[in-house]
Amino acid sequence: MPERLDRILAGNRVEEVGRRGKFLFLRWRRGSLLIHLGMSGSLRVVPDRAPPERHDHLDLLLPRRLRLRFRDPRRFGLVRLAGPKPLAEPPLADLGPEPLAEGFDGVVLRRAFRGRRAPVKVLLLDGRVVAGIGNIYACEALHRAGVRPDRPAGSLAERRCVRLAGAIREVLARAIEAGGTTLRDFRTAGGEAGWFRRELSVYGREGEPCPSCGRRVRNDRLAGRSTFWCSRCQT
DNA sequence: ACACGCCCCTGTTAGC
DNA sequence: TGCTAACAGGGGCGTG
Repeated sequence: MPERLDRILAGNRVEEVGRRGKFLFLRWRRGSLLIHLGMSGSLRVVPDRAPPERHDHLDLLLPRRLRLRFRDPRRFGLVRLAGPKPLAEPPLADLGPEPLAEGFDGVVLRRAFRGRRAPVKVLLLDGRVVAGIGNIYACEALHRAGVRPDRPAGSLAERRCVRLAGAIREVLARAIEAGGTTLRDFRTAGGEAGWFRRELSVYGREGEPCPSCGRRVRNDRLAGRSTFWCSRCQT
């Protein structure tokens, strides 16, 4: 084990397990590990005897003959050493507000959007504006709020920002209750599929009728990402 | 500061 | 049936 890693981890207790946006972190007294699962990563606790399989990249040795195993087929994920205050340094320090934290509301969103001409969806996906919103929930929140994904962010009046902030919080909270959205790989911590996919209004439903108005759901490419939306409900 | 496009990589699936 | 191309949930970085 590299010396710095050894000095931080070996024999020492994990003081904190945390999350900021989509980054996870494990914190020891002298440093921490940032972990991001990217699009296809997973962390599982496995017995020592379980042999590593294809795409298993890292084991953290735990007490009781267990291991925390990081797997990431697509390698869009990340494990990186950081200091003892991971929240205080990039990339975590650069993240915008947590959408489910107290104080996240339309006023905060309006302030972040002010003067910006980029499409509102692009800003929702930008962690520096709001932390942790991915493509699925950006699409869903915009639909729920009745906002066109390509509308210049700065053109949204405050009341629409209020509605959008509320939609973001509702969609995320509901998705968490349902155990997340399993399209293919994603599993809950318990290894089960997440059931929010059944509740998606537009994401992955190109050509199907909008659940609000019946018009066919569109899928346009915006900033290189699939963008599902209803051209009647979302203005 | 901001907007935009491209890149990383592998696996699955749609289409021919 | 088998091959190829397109696409996928994310984020960082370079350019203008």
